[in-house]
Amino acid sequence: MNYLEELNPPQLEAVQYTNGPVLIIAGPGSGKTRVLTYRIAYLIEQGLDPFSILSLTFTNKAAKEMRERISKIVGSEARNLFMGTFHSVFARILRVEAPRLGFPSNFTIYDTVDAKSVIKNIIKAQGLNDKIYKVNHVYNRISSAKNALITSQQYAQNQDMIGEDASTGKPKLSLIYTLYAKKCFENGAMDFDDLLLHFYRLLKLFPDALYKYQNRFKHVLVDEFQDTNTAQYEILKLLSDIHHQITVVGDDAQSIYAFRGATITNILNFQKDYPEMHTVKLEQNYRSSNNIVKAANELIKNNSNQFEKEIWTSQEAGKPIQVFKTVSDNEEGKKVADLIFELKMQEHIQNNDFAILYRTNAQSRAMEEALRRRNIPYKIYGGLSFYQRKEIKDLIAYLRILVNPQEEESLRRIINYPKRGIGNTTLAKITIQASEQEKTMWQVLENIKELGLASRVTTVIEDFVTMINSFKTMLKEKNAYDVAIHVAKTTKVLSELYNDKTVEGVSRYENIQELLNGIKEFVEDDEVIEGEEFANDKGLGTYLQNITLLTSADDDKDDTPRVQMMTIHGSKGLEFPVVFIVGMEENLFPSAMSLYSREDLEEERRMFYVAVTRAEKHLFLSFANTRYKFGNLQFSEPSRFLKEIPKEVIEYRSQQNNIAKPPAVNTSTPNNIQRKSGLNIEKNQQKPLIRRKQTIQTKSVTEDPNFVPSAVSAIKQGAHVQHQRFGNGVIKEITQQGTPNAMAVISFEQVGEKKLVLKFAKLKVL
DNA sequence: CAGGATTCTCTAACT
DNA sequence: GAGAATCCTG
Repeated sequence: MNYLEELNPPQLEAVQYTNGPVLIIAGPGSGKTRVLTYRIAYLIEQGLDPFSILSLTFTNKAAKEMRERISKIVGSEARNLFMGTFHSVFARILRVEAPRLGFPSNFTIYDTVDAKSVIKNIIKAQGLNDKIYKVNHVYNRISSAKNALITSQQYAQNQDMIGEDASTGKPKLSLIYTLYAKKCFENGAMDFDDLLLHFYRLLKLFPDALYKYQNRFKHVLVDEFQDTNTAQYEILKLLSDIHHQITVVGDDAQSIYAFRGATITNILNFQKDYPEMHTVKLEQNYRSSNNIVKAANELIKNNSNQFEKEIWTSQEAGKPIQVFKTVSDNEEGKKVADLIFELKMQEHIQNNDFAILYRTNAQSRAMEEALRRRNIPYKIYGGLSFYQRKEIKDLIAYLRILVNPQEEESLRRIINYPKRGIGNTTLAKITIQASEQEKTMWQVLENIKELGLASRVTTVIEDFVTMINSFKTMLKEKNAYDVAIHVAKTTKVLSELYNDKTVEGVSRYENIQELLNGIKEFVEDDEVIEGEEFANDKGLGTYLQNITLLTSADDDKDDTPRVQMMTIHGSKGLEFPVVFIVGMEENLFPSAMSLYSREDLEEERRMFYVAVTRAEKHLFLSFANTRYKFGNLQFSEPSRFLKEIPKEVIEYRSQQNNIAKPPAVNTSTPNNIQRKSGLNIEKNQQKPLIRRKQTIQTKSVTEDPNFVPSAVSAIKQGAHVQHQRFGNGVIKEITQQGTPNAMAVISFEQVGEKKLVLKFAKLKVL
């Protein structure tokens, strides 16, 4: 228990208090993650079964890291903890429970793009004016209703909502919501908000389900509580209603997701809903220099709504916060790259110790080009994610309809991709038939002869149906990877991209290969958690649900140190020795859209607070006089936030004060082409530089091309076997021998005992 | 019906 | 500046 000695008194209290609900108000850098980690470890040491601990984090990566840290204290038991984001945890449970609500357990999860596409079709089908019913607006309206736990039926009865829609000239919104919910239900699909809403409905409609999860989760812990919305909070309340052991950790000053329905009132409500709750404040900052802490404290004072709290540090003042101005966004990029170059030389700081933070993703571009010219490796988090690329969505669409044939959105996507001569006219006829006969689109396709189309088209569709059916058959016998690669080949998706020798085509081909590798890795991640109802299911359905819920921080397996670039939202919870906050301009940060209300402006300021407090040693703030916005050059003024930082901690770098420029390299790179390609080849790099997040490095897959696993039947108790990743071991025991689910307990020399499913484990008998 | 050219629209953050 | 929608032609 010596880990407890590392804690200061409030931290220790936060870890050890077990007499009911706890609210931990944790300032930036106050050791919040450490407290949560140790608290869970402590609970386990006190005898609490890890299976009965539910811990909700903001990213899956955070969950994974916490799990690893906990296992260092309590051992492998930690893998039994139920941990993850709200969305992924509820999705996992809904895989088991969704049939009660009329959804297939292999329900599809729609990302924002999918959801908007469905809405767009509804607006079109209803003959509504899409200038008035704009997809984005409709989506946001429906989303916020769901986040407030208002179902479409309730919406239709809600005079406030109806009134608002009437006054904005959109009386049909309620209808669109109803039709959208209906469509999702028919498609066997849930969007992000549905994962919360339907889980809540499950608990409300089925008392036995509520009872089951209330009993199971004896302790519930929530990180980043300030960013939870109403739906999430109501679910938390239900889940912890029996044991009242709920721990929430948050900081009202760091609430930056109000736009998504998060509400600080959850913190206030927590105090009301749990009058017996205990509050702990963590105010000592271990992360940043005193100048940075001072700046953060001062600027946040400009917000009227906040809890009493003052962050302090025992660290010395440190470097002043440096502010500089440039003439354009491109110059800003250059200056940042120069400074990084300089600091690397002078202070021997690693690439990955630098972070560039910005308000909007679009700003990454100027930074990117400048870093590339300097040959500084970088990595961009967020932005257009790998799984949102067209070629990826296309292949995934095929996989989705195999798992969930009801699903229409994906079917529309691939029915004519690659081109097979099924155009809009045909599609329209199919759609009409489906709605008239109240069938799914797929059912219409299966009986396409009835529709009396031209014989050529009928044949094409019949072939398509036959092909999809053959994939489904295969799915019953083969693993997800084998099926995926078969689909990619048979549909000609792979060869079509392979034959496209343009830069974009090559990149798309590589992306598909990456996706296939990712599936392979998923399939081969073969560890089994025993006695777990929600155990690792290697099915394609699980895979598809998982990837939709990945957060931008989740695929970070990088080996080369890179400068990290991300939005301020994406930087939440992270820390870096050197931080650049770029684009400190009016109408950008604070955003032009936030200038009309006090609440929005205060959220922008909290965002600035978050950004500033990411920095440990150096903080740079920059703004540009001109900047390209939507392709036009715009003039900008310095951000009002700059004035809110105390002068004594600031140092202005004038433009004359420029550092001597090291010679630029590699300027001949054709940037415009590389941007589109997705891969940036850097001369000094061994590996290609990765843009966005398209590369998921797959270590295990290519380890030894000559490795040939033995047949499952050859694996017997007592056999000495070799595993690609775990090394050599001995079979201790085999369960369910002879069945496809046969598992073996194997004692490995290096990694200890593991339980693996034989058909996936790829073991070689020695 | 496919594919290319042109016009239009939208530009905040994220699961 | 990019992606979607629309129009036009083969």
